[in-house]
Amino acid sequence: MEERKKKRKRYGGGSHGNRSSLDGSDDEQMHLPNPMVGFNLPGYRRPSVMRMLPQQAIGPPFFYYENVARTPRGVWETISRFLYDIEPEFVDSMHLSAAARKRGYIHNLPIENRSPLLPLPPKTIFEAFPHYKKWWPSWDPRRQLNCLQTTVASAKTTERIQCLLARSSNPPPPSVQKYVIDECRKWNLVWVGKNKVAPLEPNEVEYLLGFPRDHTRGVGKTERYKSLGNSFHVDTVAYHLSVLRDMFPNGVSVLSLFTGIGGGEVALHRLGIHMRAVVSVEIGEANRRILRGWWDQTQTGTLIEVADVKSLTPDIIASYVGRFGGFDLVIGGSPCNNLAGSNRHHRDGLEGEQSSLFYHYFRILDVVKSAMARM
DNA sequence: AGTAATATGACCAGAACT
DNA sequence: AGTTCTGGTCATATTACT
Repeated sequence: MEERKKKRKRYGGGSHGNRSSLDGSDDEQMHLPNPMVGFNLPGYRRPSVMRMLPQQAIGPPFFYYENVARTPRGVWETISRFLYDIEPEFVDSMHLSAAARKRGYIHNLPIENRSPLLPLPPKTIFEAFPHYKKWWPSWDPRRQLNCLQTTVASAKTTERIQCLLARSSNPPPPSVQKYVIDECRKWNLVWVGKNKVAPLEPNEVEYLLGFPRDHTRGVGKTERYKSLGNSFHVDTVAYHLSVLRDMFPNGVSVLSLFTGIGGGEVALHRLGIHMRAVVSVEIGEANRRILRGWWDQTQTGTLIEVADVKSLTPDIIASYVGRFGGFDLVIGGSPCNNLAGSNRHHRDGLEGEQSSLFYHYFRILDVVKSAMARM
């Protein structure tokens, strides 16, 4: 893998954001588009440029890779280099949802004739949760939520806010307003009573992310927040995957890596795309249970659950390829733990303990590719 | 013992200044 | 062109609690 030749490629052109480094190595900062709408989004059609995929990037299989947009420098360049030099598509789901979610996607799907899930999801807090209007103070200007993360504010935090507001004037002085709103932005708090803010409930997070109600029910609350925070935004992913519907009228077979709670599977289901078979790899036991529960309620195809990507040897992959006649889609988002900004401890980059599992995504995809080339 | 709540900055990129 | 300021982030280690 290390021998893969380094290519210098700057997407988006321009010298914006350049920073010369002291050691003489080149700046490799990926340009993030503004607005962050990828190649296109419903209601945000950019002048759609034809994209030419490198020859070796073209399927079968189709593949779809996801990770956080804001990584330490050079990470997306490396990911792109491994994934056949495809330009990442950066999308902030705030353009399709009431909550922000800045993510990069690398895939070899067509980008023409996409269609969104209908009805389009609410794009403001009040459209999503009308009852919060009642206690929303006029000095809180938020109309959308920030990124839904894996943990929520402690009761102490909301209590501090409540006490502070209780002994302030109405409206509170600017310094108090600023403190409260900063905390609300930081923790995604909503107004649920007089002077009272609270984190979103797990079922509200499910709704904002496009999952069916109670999708994650049955595991601990903390666990639900964690699994949901690590998940796809279903409507965004479904928009990208929608082009598969007409291409596979008889359904698809899917290799799903780092499945989590099954955001990709839910997206395909909501698109009306039948899944003949899904081989799912997910390390979390609770997540596997959640996916199995949903599958048994909604699906008729075959689900095979595997715990660890490391256990997928070339032989095993080849046997699945043979058994299911190849995979139509390889989908997954590899761990962001060591890339995400909120990690205070081990933001070690792509070589970090969990995030380096990306290389298994590439490895497995490449094995599937070559096995299918021999079919 | 296992589970849940709580406390805990750093880094990066843009905006808004000088 | 450089500086300061501001906002925002698929989290982890420790402590408290069953």
